[in-house]
Formats: sequence, C-alpha cells, structure tokens
Amino acid sequence: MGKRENRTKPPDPATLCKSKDPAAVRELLTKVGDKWSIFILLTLEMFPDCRARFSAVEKCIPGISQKMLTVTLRNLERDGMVSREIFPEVPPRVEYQLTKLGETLLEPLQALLDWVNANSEQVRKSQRLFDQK
Amino acid sequence: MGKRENRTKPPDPATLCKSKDPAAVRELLTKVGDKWSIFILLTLEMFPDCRARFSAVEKCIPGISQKMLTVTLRNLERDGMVSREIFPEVPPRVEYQLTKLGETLLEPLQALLDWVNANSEQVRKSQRLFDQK
DNA sequence: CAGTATCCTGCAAGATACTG
DNA sequence: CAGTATCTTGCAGGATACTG
Repeated sequence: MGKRENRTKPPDPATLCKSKDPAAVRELLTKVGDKWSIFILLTLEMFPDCRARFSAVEKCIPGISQKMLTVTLRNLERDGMVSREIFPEVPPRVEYQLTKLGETLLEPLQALLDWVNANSEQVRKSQRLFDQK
Repeated sequence: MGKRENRTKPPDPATLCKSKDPAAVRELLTKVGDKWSIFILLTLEMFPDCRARFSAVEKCIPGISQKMLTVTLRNLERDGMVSREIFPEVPPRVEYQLTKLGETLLEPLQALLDWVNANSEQVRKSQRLFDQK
C-alpha cells in the first residue's frame, strides 16, 4: 500500500478495487470522504467516551445546517459508524456515540484532515498561478 | 492526531480546523475526498514514473465518464496535484503526472480506500439491519 | 486521441416553518 | 431539544455530438 517505486508495466484496472462491485466501492468511498461525515466523526472523537448530544456536535461544526447534521448522522447510524440513544426526558436528549467500526475510520480521516490543514496554503498558491494564465 | 483516550471536557470547536477560514478547509476537504480525485491520483501512482496518458487513466477507472475525467484532471492540475504535458503529435498525446504535492496525498487516500475495501461488507450488513426495522 | 460544446435532469442542500 | 415537513434552487454530472 502506498508504494512509491517505479513500475514498468501498465496497471491492472482491477488492482485498485478489490471488490467485484466497483459502484459499491465508489459509493462507500463517497460517503466516508464526505466533509460532513468526516467532521462529525472527528468531532465525536473529541468528547469523553466519543459520545455527545446533537446540539453539542452542532456547536463544533461551523457551517453545518441542522438538516445536514440530522441526515448525515442518520446515514452514519445506518452504516454502523455511530449509535444513537434517546433519553425519554423533557426536553428530549439524544446522544450519539462512535461505534467500534466508526473508531477504525478515525485515523484515515484524521490523516486526510491533517493533510488539508498542512497544505491548503500551497494549494491556494497553485490555484492563483493557474488562474492568471 | 487520532487520539483515542477519553476526555473530560467538551472540545473547543476551533480544534478541528486550524484554519481561520472553515469554509476553505471544507472546500478543500471536499475535493480531496472526492471519489474521482481519489481514483485518479491512486491510478497515476500505479504507472511508471506516476505518469500516464488520458486514455490509460480512463481505462483504469471503471464508471468514470470522459467529462468527469477531464474536469477532475483539470481541477487536480489547478490545485497543483498533477502536471499536464501536451505532445504536439498527430494523433495528440497528453500525459499527466503526479506532482510532489500530489504524491504526499497518496498515503492518506490509500488508507481510506483500504478501509473501504476492508469494511464494505460490514457496512452493508449494518445497513440491512437498520433498514428492516 | 483528447478533448470542447450543448443540452438536460435529478437530486443535494438551503431556507423556513412546524412539533412531540 | 431534536428533530420532521415542505418548498425551492443550483449545479453536479450524464448523454450526445462535434473537432483540432
């Protein structure tokens, strides 16, 4: 994985996707690469026990709408990345927690976010150069 | 990065994004997390010298349209992730190559794809459970 | 071969209002 | 508080045709 040495033969197209179903791989990749999913999962990690209520997550993610938070959380629950617990109180309280599966995604996602934080300035520079010609 | 220990205090919302401009971080994250960007960069890596022509890349990415390949390659070039060289021949030949910046993205992307390949079955299982209730 | 150009469509996602 | 429900809109992205 992540080999950098030169190759002398053209790659086999099947090498990238181990799956028989490339569309399914694409779809899941789209979901785990989604910005809101990434932010939500990494936000949950920051709380004690990887556990927080709806409003707490919302406060930590600038720019997310209530709708997108709801929708993305529901999808993450469906995918088995977070669990959802409802407390029968007034006013209502709902807590979300990373599952074990969700936790295994943290490292790759953090690596991606780290890359973005580290290189956004260089990317912007490249864009300016590209645009002025 | 990627710490897993429990915390006792709620996180500072600013912790996730080191940038002053959260929207810019979101935007770049969206781009590097895009499925076509990921496939293109990882595909280029598989060629000798991380270098291949348009049609060769196209063959390696099942399901991508010519339009999306063109558009995504142009964006990657603009962001400084790939370089583009045109050979004045007939028929025309255009080669794309990973830049140094692009190569630094390979490891995080490969980790993400590895996760997808390793866990897609479990995610599907979770989805079936969720859907039938 | 490696693109543009054009048309077209669905759906992602914002805004707003309502509620158990 | 943590959601639904509804309406609306932009634009991602497919299909197709053309070209240096």
